Amino acid sequence: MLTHDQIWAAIDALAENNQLTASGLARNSGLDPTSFNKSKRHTANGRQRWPSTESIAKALRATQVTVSEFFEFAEDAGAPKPVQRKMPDQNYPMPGNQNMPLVGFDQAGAGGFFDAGGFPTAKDCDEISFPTDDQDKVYALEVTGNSMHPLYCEGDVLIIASNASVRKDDRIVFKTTSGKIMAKILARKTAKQIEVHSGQTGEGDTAYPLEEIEWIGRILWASQ
DNA sequence: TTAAGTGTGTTGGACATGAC
DNA sequence: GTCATGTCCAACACACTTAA
Repeated sequence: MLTHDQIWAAIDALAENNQLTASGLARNSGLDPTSFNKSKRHTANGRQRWPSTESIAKALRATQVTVSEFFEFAEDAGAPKPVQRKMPDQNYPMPGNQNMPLVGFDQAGAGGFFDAGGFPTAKDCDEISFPTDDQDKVYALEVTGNSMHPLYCEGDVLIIASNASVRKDDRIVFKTTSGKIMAKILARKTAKQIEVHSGQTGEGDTAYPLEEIEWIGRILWASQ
């Protein structure tokens, strides 16, 4: 799961890898030059301001960086990978906004809605636009109700990578064989079970046998 | 060498817009 | 109306170039 600092660090890294400042990246992306300025990352009263997915999408298009690479920037905040692409390259197709499935929570809990890898199979679900490439098995999950509380609330939209490997401290979404969908923080994964918690202090880990898990997806991004 | 001009980047406030 | 985010604007700092 990405934090406010990681997202902005990733944007800084994106700019740096293209020999740009935050202002230059915003301008090249077709945004106002001040959009990514440090002064716009918090409000006057200290509240965090987040870039919209649309702004990030424009920056990714401008720099020809995939969403996967962007998330790697975020996760490796402070130690960006040397990804530099000044000209379009057929080996690195320019990512555009792709329409990905937007799955409602009720749909997600229904049987037969996902393939074995945890990717939606239904063709009649809504879609959301997000920058990605063909290699990303990414979809959006809209939270309804309080089933994912306290991590997420009703109306939050989660971007899920269904084919991503998960590691300790990753925020994950998983479905049990009983049809229950949960968002948790991965505490431990063994050959037999996963141990998760919801981030609240004092709360112990809960273990789920792997045979009771249909699929696990890693939460890349949450619109909260 | 130095002052003036220019371009770029940053900051902070105000306002616009869309969603709720 | 409130909130979150984007845009506009003025002011300022800094680096670089150019001409005196």
